[in-house]
Amino acid sequence: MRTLYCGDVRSAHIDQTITINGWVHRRRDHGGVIFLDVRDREGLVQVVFDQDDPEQFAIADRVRSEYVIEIEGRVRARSENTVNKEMATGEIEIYGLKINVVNSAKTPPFPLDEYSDVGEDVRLKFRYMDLRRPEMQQKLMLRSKITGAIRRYLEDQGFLDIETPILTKATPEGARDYLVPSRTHEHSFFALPQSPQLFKQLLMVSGFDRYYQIAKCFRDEDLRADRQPEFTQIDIETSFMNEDEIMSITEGMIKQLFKNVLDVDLGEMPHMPFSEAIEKYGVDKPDMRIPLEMVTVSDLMGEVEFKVFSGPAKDPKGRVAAMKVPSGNDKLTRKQIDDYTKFVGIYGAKGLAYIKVNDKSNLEEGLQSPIVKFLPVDVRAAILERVGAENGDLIFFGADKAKIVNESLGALRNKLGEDLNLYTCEWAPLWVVDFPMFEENGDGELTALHHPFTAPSCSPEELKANPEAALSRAYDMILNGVELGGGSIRIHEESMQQTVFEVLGIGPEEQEEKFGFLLGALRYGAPTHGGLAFGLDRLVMLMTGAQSIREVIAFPKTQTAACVMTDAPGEATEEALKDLHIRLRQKPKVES
RNA sequence: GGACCGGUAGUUCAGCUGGUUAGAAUGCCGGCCUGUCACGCCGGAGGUCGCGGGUUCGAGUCCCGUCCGGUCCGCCA
Repeated sequence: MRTLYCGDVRSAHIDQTITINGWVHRRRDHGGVIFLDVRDREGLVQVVFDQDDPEQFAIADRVRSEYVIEIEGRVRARSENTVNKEMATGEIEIYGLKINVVNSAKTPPFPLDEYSDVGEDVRLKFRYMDLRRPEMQQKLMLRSKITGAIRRYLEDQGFLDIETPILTKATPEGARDYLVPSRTHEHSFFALPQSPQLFKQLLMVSGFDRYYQIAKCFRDEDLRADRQPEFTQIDIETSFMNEDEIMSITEGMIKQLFKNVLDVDLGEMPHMPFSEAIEKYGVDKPDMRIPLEMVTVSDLMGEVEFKVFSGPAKDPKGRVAAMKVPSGNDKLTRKQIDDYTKFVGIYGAKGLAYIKVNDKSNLEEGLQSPIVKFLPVDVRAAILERVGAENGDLIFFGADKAKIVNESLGALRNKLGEDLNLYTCEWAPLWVVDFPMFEENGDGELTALHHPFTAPSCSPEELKANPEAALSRAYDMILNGVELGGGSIRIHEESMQQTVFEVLGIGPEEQEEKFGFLLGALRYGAPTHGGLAFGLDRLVMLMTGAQSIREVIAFPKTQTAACVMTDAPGEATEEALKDLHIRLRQKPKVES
């Protein structure tokens, strides 16, 4: 007699005698009968004890919620007396013959039913109980299925899983590092990897031309619903492949994954240049489920007597853009528009102008708007034509520095999509390509848009001459407005790498100190190479429909990067600090 | 670093412009019920209103500070 999971019981034969192990989800008594809903990760099954065997009944009578039990019983058809079949725990039940209490349990700190709403702080404090809930079991099981499918795909394609160090060197590029003090090297620190980026490039130099790793990465930055300080990447690197080949092989991976795990056909993934994404959607990760587009109207506004519009229109770094919400006239109340005005304020927009198109044939009276009086009739006509307005539409305007217009209207676009449920499909993947190499950080300095190892699509000479105009050989896979993964063809020649460092203001000495090992490796015959990394947590979040990355991580951190269950991070003892040659600048306040 | 929301029974929440002994549901404990399944009925226990200070005759409620949880901006691929 083998032990069955609760889920397996559904496929058992009537009258079969079986043993199941699990937790008592709920106990119900009715006179001389005890009903136990027994749960394990495969499901829930109801076990019945009556007084035929007083000894076993007495044991069953001791059982409470969340006790761990082992039950031997006979499978039989569920009684006809079931009142509410929708809610019932299955079509068959186990007639309990023998029960063994494996362990007792305290009453759970919160209900484990899937329909109970429990605060996240309590769930995280008792995460081991939270994870017992069927919903969480499902999510982590799906996560395992996903990593399994990805591993199989990549192994089939000849990729090798190679581990890279967790204790490594700080590369002060990008995010803040998590530092680990070295005991054996006084005054020195390891850094936890922000990604295995440099190691995987070195593996290409070594000749492992198809590498992958499901790798933990660490970044000491503030958290968000989709950002944790430690997270997992599906890290991929190949040699001798160009960007199309890499996109093709990884696109195949994601498509097959969705097909196998969710039975979803993602279809062809269109390619969109970065510049088009910014122009039309304001962001480099457009949610293509939403049928709203931004349209530039700067050229129409240069001469209007409304400084809010004419100023940005004439500013080379400014932009005036319009975004039409079809039938928005009825869908949006005055209060909602006010709320959206507040919303775009978060992104630095000073206001949110709009025009309600009541009657487009009447440009004098048919447009309802606080700003329309500033716009000459021919400008009104040109705007309506450019956005293709129909009666009943509502047009939003953004006018400011291009960055602010793009970010605020881009965010508004996503919010409108959600609030008005404008989605035209369930899944909308795409590749964003042709990124700029660099962006200005505000202080007039250039920083790498991806990272400084990304290859430009021009020569070193052209790069040096006009770095702002240079495009990179980078690509991002976007799904439903979420950046699922990003990668690039890397620089494989030392001279090009040095040129990029130069443009970034990293001098020869600093180059040697921080990236000497990389430059050294490039001197020994680096193949052309490139790759990509997917955010596994975000992928699982999308595939499970979770609202936060924490829902698909077994033991996540809170927004202050702490763990309420283990109470990490904690203080270190004096001895430990002494070993590490560390003296605290200020003693933590002692609470009594 | 900043903006906003929340913190009241184990849990989810209500508690109005400050007013007597802080409520409900659920869970828990006890009793009843021979087929329940969000069972039902009767009874009971359960509270430092996050913490500290202030205003007031009086604070869960108002003010200041602080801690914790969350969403977002900055930051971060």
